[in-house]
Amino acid sequence: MSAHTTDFAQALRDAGLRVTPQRLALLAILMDSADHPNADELLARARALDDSVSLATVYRTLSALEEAGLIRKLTLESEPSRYEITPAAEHDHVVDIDTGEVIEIANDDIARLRRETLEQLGYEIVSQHTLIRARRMRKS
Amino acid sequence: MSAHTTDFAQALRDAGLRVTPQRLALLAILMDSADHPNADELLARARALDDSVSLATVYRTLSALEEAGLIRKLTLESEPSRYEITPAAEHDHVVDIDTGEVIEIANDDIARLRRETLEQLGYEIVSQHTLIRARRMRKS
DNA sequence: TGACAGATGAGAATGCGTTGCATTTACGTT
DNA sequence: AACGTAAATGCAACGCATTCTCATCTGTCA
Repeated sequence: MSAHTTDFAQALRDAGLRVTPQRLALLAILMDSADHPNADELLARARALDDSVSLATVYRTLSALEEAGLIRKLTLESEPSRYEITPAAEHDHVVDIDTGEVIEIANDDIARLRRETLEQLGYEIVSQHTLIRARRMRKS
Repeated sequence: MSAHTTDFAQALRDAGLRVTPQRLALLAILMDSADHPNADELLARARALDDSVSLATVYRTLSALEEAGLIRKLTLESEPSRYEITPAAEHDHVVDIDTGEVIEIANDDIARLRRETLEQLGYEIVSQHTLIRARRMRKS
């Protein structure tokens, strides 16, 4: 969309990271992945662009990008973590327990509410994430 | 408190599970653990009661108890899962990122709100859990 | 261009959790 | 009270996601 969202090289420099083809590839892949790929899937997709990428680098890059706040890691139950570009709008995730599909649901007010609650308890929220496991209902 | 909450043997039978000393030990330990122990900690505590308990049995028992709805598993980021007796009241968890301490925060209205939202999307919630990572603020 | 810290690839290592298998045990039935 | 059987257990081996080691390579900056 707007220019700043796609200038990966600059985003990396801003985060104090070197600009390498592997990192550019992973950022580009994450940027136009509507799903939430895991490390294996990212490796496969990255190798289509640059066939020398290793799994270790995928993990190292994901950690660095997460630390820089560029991406978000989703820790799931009983399956490898998934990753997404840090979303503009707060949202949580619903895992369809039958298909494994992950969908997003917006969540601003809840997130804000919780931030206020925690503040009164003397805590500053670093991250919050709701994981919902659900199954599709059939029409009643 | 009331009788039914401590009749572990009956709870196991109701769940279609055999009553074994290992399972009784684990249930008893979980019942009066104010913290949220992980598998290793449970093993250590269980061995104080019955020194023959094995780690495999801890995991197998935890799975069975979770399946039966007697306990809840907390999947955390970058550390072993923790477990708690299924709480009477819905609550989420705050992990203090400096101390590792886990505290609980009530959550009824948010949980209900989310249940309604998901229902409109055609989903029936099986479980929902919010994990908050936070740090203690010092007085400003 | 040269120097060098940071990044990478390959594979070994780690750690949480699971599984196969032989043995034991809970528990309904004689 | 002893029996039979499926379920449960302990132990060790295993599986899998993630991290680490280390030798080599490469961005970046002077």
